[in-house]
Amino acid sequence: MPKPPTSREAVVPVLAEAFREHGYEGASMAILQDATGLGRGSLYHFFPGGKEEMATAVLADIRTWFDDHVFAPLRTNSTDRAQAREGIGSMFDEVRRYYRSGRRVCLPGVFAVGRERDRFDTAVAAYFSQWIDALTIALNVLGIRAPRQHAIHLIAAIQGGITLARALDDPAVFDGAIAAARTSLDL
Amino acid sequence: MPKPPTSREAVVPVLAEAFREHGYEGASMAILQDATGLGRGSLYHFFPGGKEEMATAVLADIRTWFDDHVFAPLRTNSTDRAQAREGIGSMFDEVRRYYRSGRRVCLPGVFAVGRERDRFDTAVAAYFSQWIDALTIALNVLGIRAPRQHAIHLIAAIQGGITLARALDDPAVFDGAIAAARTSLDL
DNA sequence: GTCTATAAAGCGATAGAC
DNA sequence: GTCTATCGCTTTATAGAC
Repeated sequence: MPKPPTSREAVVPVLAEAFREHGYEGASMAILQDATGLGRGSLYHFFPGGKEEMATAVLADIRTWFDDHVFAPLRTNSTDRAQAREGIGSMFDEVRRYYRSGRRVCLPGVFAVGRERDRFDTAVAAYFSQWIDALTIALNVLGIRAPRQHAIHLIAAIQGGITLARALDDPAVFDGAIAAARTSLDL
Repeated sequence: MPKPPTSREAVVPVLAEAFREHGYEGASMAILQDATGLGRGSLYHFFPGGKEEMATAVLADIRTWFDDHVFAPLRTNSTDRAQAREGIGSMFDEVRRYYRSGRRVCLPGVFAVGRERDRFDTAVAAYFSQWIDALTIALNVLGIRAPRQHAIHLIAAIQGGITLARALDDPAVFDGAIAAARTSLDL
């Protein structure tokens, strides 16, 4: 029983993990209460809009993290090939750690294939759009043909890698997908 | 108000579509009742085990369909390259139609990234295992190196293509993923 | 700011009439 | 085989004490 977090921003990552583990509908208030160590009253104090406001805050938090750790390093100077290579290599590293080799799901990805997409469509689309745009920049610097199409392909391989790794209960499937993507870019 | 289906086997595809649209938890008995046009009593008559038995029947039905239309054509004679090429080409065609360019989700895929995986793990794993095994056979006939790894990559690209097409609300993303996979195999 | 108690609605599942 | 009525439980959200 480590810590009852006392600020809204400290609660958000805990909520994020609960949503990843149980899904949006599956994460009941009782579960979120247990996960955060906060009572119902406290949760509604921080998030008057209830679960929907919590999920919105979680999606924003996720996007901020990816912006800092994944997207920003990809938006390289248009002449610096070494920087582009490093940005993409760093992306593979960060993504493998973040998704824990497929043991952890991508919340925007899960929302995209569920009913949650209707409610959180802009946040879900923005997450993947920013990722695609940033990766397209780096691939373009490397001189890859059809860089946007290639970026979509790489991100799809990552998302599908999560699905298959979980379906087969084999993290090596995710790691293999990352390794193959690296190899295809000579990284 | 077309038809209230009267046999268990006629109900299963309707249930499948309801589960795809609403998810396992989201598909309430009321929704399944409306979708099938059957009353609660009838549904429980056909599926005494309730929702869990319905989902099990749906997963079995999906697997049968893929076995007939996708997996079987991939399990080709070890010397017939033309047959292997046709099996893979047919897979891309059938998959694009079945998933409706990403407008329709893959239920085993959705279950794999959600809590449903715990309950339906064997059915989910079997679906993807059979797909991988069958595609590996065809790729091996074509002389592709590391055919199993390649099969996993292709299936992951399809699953990720669904996720991205839905996230961006753009079926062209899915079609592009299929086209790229075709091109990479000279099909 | 945090808690408990509770309201109001929806859930899956069952019973029993027909 | 199909229906309606209903049970018992869980859900989200709110109210009000502290």
